Amino acid sequence: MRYSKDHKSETRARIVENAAIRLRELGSACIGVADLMKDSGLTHGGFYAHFKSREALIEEAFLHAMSSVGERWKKRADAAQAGEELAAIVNGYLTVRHRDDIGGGCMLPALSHEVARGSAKTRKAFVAKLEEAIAVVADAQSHSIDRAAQAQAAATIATMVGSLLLARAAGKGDLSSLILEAGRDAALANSAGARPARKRKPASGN
Amino acid sequence: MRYSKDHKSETRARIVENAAIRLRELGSACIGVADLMKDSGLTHGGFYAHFKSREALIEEAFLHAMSSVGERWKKRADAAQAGEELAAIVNGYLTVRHRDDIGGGCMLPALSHEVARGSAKTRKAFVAKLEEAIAVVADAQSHSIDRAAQAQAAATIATMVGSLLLARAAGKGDLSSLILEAGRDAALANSAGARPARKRKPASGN
DNA sequence: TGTACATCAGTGAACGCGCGTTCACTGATGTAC
DNA sequence: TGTACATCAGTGAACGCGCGTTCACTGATGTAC
Repeated sequence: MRYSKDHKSETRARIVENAAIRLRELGSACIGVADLMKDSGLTHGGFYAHFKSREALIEEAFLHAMSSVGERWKKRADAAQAGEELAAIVNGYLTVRHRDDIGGGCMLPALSHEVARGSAKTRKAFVAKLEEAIAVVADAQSHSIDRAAQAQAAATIATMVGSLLLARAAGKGDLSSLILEAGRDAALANSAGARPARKRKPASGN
Repeated sequence: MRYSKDHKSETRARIVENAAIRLRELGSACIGVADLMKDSGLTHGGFYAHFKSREALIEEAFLHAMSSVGERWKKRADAAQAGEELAAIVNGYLTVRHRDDIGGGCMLPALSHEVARGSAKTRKAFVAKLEEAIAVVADAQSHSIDRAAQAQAAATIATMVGSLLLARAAGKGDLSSLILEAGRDAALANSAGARPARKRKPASGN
């Protein structure tokens, strides 16, 4: 066996990447050391040459799985024609392909629920990534990143994430398609004009 | 020990209810027979007098956890003043209290991701409940349940679900509050007028 | 150039703990007579 | 009314499998001399 200079770090990166995919697909509770190593073309014993424990790997997989939400959107916006930046983001997001690719898709619908009850460290990283994404969408839809633009962007992202999540749970039938289409329309309707935010009092109960 | 006539069925219902709470909070992989029975005031051995297996309980817990999304919203809409039906649903949903009560809260942000990769039976039940909820919101916001009204309602629900999910992951700080507020505004803006749905072509990629 | 040795990524057997499942038993009640 | 017995929800010890973790070993490479 010939080992290149950074063979080990490549192996490690491969394990983390596979773990991130499983994490988005199945959640951290369904990541097993032996399965993961087999996916990566290795045997389970070698795992501890790379990670201190399963817990440590999972924390790292979370950080890896969260990378680049905003970046991906920014690339789409930059490649779009003037005035079509938001449409590029939204129409690239709410697709059948993305719906059917949980492991390789956006972390927001896949990880938010687990992050909500996770460690403070994980949540902090999540918040930073989400703020980045909000800034990208705010810029694309309002050419501004003040608080009102951020709020509007947050709502647009919520619509995108909620639509993708519900479309996935609905399967692959008519309802799923209806949700994707309605989500695209609603997310894009937000950009029509800089609508002033109306204040509303939340009611009690849930 | 005195057993009332339907003591056993009450015990069983209590176990299922506790399982449904844990299911929304932690997911099915984190439901342990011993923990669950302890929560229900029993010892683990008695479990199999009520359920065939852990799997069978989890399936039942899913069905129980999914009940009454639409019903809860319908009650709120019915209790609201004319013209305020949608506001009653949205403002009752996107609250700090609901954000902080995952176990007792709506199943949509909590279970959608797991349903997406779950059994056909579970998904079928989910779809039925989601269609109910869409009909309730469509009626509240458009006084109609035709396809356009359903699409608009689906988008409103997606915004509600996405906002709650992201607000939970964001913790309890400013960002979380911003998301809740922006979600309320956006979900209610949908009802302003019966806006005709615009067709858009989805792009490739995700 | 050749020999001996250090290095090190990866292997796979073994260990032990946790958890789902089983089962003989308990103790309280209702019922037959 | 009293005695013997069937019933049955729940108990807790025990079992066995899966999985995280450890560890002695392998086999290929680079290096010292």
